[in-house]
Amino acid sequence: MTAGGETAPSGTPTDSASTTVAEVVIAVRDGIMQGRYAPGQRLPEVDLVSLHRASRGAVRTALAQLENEGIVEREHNRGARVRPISLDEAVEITEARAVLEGLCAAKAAVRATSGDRDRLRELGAELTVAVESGDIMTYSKVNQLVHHAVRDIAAHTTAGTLLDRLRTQSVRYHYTVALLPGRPSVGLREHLDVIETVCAGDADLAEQTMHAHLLSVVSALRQLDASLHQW
Amino acid sequence: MTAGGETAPSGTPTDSASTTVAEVVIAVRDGIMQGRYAPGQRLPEVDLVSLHRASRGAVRTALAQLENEGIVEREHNRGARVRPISLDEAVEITEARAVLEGLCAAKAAVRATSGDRDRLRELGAELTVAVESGDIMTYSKVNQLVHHAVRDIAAHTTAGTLLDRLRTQSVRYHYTVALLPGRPSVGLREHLDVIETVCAGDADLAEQTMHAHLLSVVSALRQLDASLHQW
DNA sequence: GGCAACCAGATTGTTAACAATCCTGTGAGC
DNA sequence: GCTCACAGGATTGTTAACAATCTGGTTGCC
Repeated sequence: MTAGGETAPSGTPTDSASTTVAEVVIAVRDGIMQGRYAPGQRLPEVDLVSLHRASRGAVRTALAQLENEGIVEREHNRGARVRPISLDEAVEITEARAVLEGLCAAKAAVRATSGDRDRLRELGAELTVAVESGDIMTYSKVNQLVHHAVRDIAAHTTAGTLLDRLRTQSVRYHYTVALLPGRPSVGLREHLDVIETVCAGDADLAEQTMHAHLLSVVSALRQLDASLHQW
Repeated sequence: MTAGGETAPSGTPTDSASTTVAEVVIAVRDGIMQGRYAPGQRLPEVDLVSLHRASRGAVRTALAQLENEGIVEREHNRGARVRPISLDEAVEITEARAVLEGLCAAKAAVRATSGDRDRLRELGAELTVAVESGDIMTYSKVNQLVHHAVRDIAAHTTAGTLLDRLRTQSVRYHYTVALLPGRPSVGLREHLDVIETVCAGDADLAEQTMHAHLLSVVSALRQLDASLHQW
């Protein structure tokens, strides 16, 4: 307790009580994914300790875990910082996602129940509405929901774990890609194709469709790269 | 030092000086991969401390990292143990490897230099000799070298990292699969196909060949499963 | 005026002690 | 004879202090 009413530093820290390792991990990971921490930004242990009211040991363990997840990098005696993800690396990540989510789509096509199919078609409808009304925020959100739904239906733990890891590294670029002119309508069609083929129960076709969709994202990333170099 | 000449416990511990976290990680990981630690076996911190002459903190950090790698599991206040990998999980892992190594094969087909091609063909020759002479140990070793060579040529860091992770989890089954009757000759032909298509520079075909090869391993695993259930 | 050595502050890495929790063996009671 | 409760030992989790390293600014010298 002592001096309880310290001015809480910015950034939605934890409430008040003591926090554990997992909570620090989640807080920092979300902070990085939401862009509250910039790439390359230092993450001094002391700051995290006071932010989350956790012990230094807990913070230290959390940083080690985040380093293992690939979103934080540490140098000996020089502390931790948010690992910058280059566009080349984002391309690699998306390529890996392409084949892994392709696998999930194939499994999902075989395993999907009628309830799963309803859910997918519902998401497809939501996505259509979002694109037609130009709501990029919702588009981006439902986009993720579609991918996650396919993953869940596939029930492939191994691929799911790997995809979680990849997603946390590349979210930063998701928003940016969705802002490319014409991207939402392209993405919409591709998602609808994925949903259709998965619902049709055609494993091979579902895999191809999902694969093609994510390779299309790779193209968009490269296009983004070109745009940035022009500036 | 005190009583220096304690009878060194079994299992190739470290030499004598103090060791760091990374060394403990490597030692325990190798121990698990080589089967010196059985699945489900407990890994008390004290034992690891005395085995590797490391501090408890270092051992603790190492265990956290191994847990993150998925080869060790920990329960609160109940310590760490070697995570058992079920056959179903091994199948999942191999399926994930199939698509990721397919990706690498495609990249390798495009990127391979003439030196790379020579190296691959050389490995193909070694593998042929091993199979013809019935040397399963060498077969298994060169087998891994082929896969690793393709990965290196692909130079796909993301896929490489994920594959490292998957390999450490599933090595246990590699030997066993190689022991199935007729498996080496089937594997040999598939590997030669992979090498040929990669050297031919045909990305799509290389991907398909690698994919088919690992799905054949999945079949072998399922066959193994059936054999075990018969007993 | 510019450059190199140096010192102080801050930050990280490591070790050791303390506290909490769990497992095993023993004994009393039914 | 069997089950349940209980204590002792062992193992893990957590916290705090100590030591080593790095960063930035200052001073002295050329």
